[in-house]
Amino acid sequence: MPELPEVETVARGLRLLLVGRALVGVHRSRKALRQTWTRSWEPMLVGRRVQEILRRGKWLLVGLDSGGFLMVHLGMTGQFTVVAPGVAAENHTHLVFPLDNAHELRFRDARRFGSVTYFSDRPTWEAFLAARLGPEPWDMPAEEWQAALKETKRPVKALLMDQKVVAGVGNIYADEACFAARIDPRRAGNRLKPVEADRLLQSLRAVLTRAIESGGSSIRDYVNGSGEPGGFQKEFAVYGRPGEPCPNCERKIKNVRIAGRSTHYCPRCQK
DNA sequence: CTGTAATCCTGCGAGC
DNA sequence: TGCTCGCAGGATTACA
Repeated sequence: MPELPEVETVARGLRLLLVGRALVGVHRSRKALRQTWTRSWEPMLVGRRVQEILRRGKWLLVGLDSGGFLMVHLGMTGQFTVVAPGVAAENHTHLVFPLDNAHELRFRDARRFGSVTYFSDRPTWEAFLAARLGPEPWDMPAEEWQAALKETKRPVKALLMDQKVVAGVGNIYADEACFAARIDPRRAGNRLKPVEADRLLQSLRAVLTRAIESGGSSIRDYVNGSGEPGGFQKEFAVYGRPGEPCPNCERKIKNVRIAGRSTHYCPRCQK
């Protein structure tokens, strides 16, 4: 569920709530996450102070004063929040880290597509992510983006969502970026002109920036580090609005399936 | 090699 | 009102 803007919003919130705090314990549920929690990690965490919060693509990193890191992925329904003392744990809470200020850091995930993993040092997680992620959208050189499009017949929607091509984009923002760039998401990458490729990358950055400014998008599960929803869902132009009028030309928004994902676009504005 | 489907899991809304 | 079905922000694997 959460894409780059949501994970970035969580990172920013946790920076205020978590940096400087110490983890004073670990509690976990019995249910397995995508990556199984290992008990031998626990002694490495307890007593450690949080030094920094980082984001890379849709991954979140909690840096500890030992040099170790917790790496978190929210999957589709993950929530990573700091909760005030005395608030009862909601269902599907899989990890609880009591803090030195009586608050709790909690990981909650109904569908359990998310994960929380411990890395003993920075180079290890950097290598893990480097093998899976392309550049951040703002670090993507225009030439590299053009080249990535040119070498494949895959639809641009699939390219946008491929984490190895560009990191952090998921189903919502791929659709919104295509709309903003007036590009049909079904078009093959190698059919895009360089100008169009540039426009798509610029539009992607603009959409992501606006979404971050709105605190991300909450459809049903997403909340920030304080447990509050985002507001960008009110600004969707096409995502989740099949049959509704295009905000630009009033034409009915279409819904098709691309690379297995529900895709929304305006048949008149997007060519 | 390239690209698309199936899979993991729970919850919810649409439709009957 | 109650039930079933299909679908949901993701990443990985297994197959065509």
